[in-house]
Amino acid sequence: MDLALIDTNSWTGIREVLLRRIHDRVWQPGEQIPHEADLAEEFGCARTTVNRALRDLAESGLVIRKRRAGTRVALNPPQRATLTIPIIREEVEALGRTYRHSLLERELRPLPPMLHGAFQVTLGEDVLFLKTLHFADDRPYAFEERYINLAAAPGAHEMAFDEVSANEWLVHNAPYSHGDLSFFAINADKTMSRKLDAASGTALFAMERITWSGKVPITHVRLIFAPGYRMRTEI
Amino acid sequence: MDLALIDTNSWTGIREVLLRRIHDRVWQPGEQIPHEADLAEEFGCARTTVNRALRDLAESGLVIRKRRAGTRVALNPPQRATLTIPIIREEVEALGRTYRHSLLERELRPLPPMLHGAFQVTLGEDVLFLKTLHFADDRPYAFEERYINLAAAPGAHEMAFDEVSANEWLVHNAPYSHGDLSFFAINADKTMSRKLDAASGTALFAMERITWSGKVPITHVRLIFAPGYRMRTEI
DNA sequence: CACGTTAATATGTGCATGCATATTATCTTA
DNA sequence: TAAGATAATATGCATGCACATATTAACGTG
Repeated sequence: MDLALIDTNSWTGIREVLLRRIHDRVWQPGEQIPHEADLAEEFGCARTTVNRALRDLAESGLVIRKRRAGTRVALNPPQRATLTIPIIREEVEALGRTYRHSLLERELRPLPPMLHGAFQVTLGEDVLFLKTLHFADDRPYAFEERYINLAAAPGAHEMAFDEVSANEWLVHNAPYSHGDLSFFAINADKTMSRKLDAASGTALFAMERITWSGKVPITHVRLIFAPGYRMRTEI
Repeated sequence: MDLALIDTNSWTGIREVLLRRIHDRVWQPGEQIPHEADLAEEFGCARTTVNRALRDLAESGLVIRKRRAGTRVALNPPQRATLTIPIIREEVEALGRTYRHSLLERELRPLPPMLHGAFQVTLGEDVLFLKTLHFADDRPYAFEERYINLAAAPGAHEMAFDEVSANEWLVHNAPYSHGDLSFFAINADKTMSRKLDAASGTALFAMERITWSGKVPITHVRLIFAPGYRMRTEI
C-alpha cells in the first residue's frame, strides 16, 4: 500500500492517511493530534476538507473531538457495529428462499401487565394482538408475537394481516421516530418447539422491539427465530 | 411541536423539517423530493446546508440519493441499529458492579479445523488459545474462548493475560481494520453450566467475532454470556 | 491562595462559488 | 428504428471566508 498514491485532496484520502497514522501508532491512543489548520497546511487542502475527514473518524469513534481541546485518538475505540434489521420477508428472499407467513391469532386484548411499564397506553384501552409464524421454503423461520397500539395505528383495526404482514404494513403506515431494541436467548417451550420445529428446550435467538412515534407507542414485537439462526454484521 | 420554532438556518433544523415531512407523508415513500437548490431557496439557506441535512438522512437510510436522479424517500427504510460492543470490564463497571476475570487456560495450539476457513493462518503455525471467565461482583458474567494469531500480535506471546484481559490488550496493541460479528443462542453444555452457574441446557446468548488487520487475521473470540443477558440498543 | 472573570483557541457551522461525476434524457446517424 | 454519441442536470465535493460556541488557560482581585 503506497501512501503516495493516496489523494490528499479528497476528504476520503485524508481520512485514509489519518487512519493509517492511528493504526501505525504514529499518534498513540490518548494522544492529541495536530489541529485542523496544521493538517490542512500539511496536506495542502482547505480546513473544511480536513474537518470532514476528522468528523468521519469521530463518528466511527476512533477519535474524540472537543472544541478548544482539540482532537485526540480514542483510548478505547468503542466497537460499534451497525446492524441492519430487515423485514423478514426480505431477509428470507435475500437467502434465495420463498417467503410465506401464516397468521395464527388475531384479537383485541387489554395490554398485558408485562408491558405496562414500557408501553404507556391508556389503561382499559384494548390493543391488537397478533401471533404470526414466518416461513422460508415452508420451513418455520421465526415466530412473532406483536401488540399494536390502535391509537397510534388506527388503520390496523381494519387490516386482517393475513396477506401483508403487520411488520410491513406498519413500516409503511405508522413510521416510528425511535425505539428500543434488545436481543437475548430463550429456551424453546412446548408451543415454540412445536411451531418452530425444534426440540423442546433448544436455545433460540430472540429479539424484542418497541417503537414509538414521538411519545406514542406504536408496537411491541417479540421475534423468536428457528434454531440455528445467526445475526451477522461486519465491523 | 411548533415548526416555526425550528431554525431552518442550521442543517440539523432543516433535517428536522425534512424528517417531519417524511413522517407526515407530505412526501410519500418512493416519491422524489425537491432538489437541493429548491429546498435551499425555500429555507433561505445555502445549498451546502441542505446537502448536509440530506446526506445525514441518507446515511440513516431514510432517503436514497443518486446523482442526476435526485433524492427520494426510501420505500423500505432499513431498520438500522448501531450496537456498541463495549469491553466487558467497562460494561460491567457501567452497571455499577466490580469487574474481575480469571484465566482458565492458556496454551499454544494448532488452529482448530473449525476455524480453517474463516481464519487463514499458515498451517502448522500455532495460535495462542485462551479461556477466560469474566465476573461481575464475583458472579460469572461471561465465558470467553479466544484464539490469537501470534503472527499478527507477536507481543501476545509474552503476555500472561492474567492481569490485563486479552480483549483490552488487543484493543490497545493490535488494532483491527475490520471484522465479522455474529450473535446467536446456544444451549449450556456441562462445562458452561458449571462455569456460568446455569442449569444445564439453559439458553445462553453468545457472540462470535473475528477481526483482521488488513488481510491478516488477529483474533477469533467466542463470548457466551450468563443467563439473562440482554444486548440492548436504541433505534 | 482561592475563585470568579476574561481572553485565547480549536472545533462547529454557514455561505457563495466553482468544478467533478454519475445518470438520465435527447439528439444523431447508420 | 436501434444503437451510440452528446447534452443536460442533480448530487458530490473542494475552497476561502466569516462567525458561533465550547472549553481551557491566563489573569485579576479580594
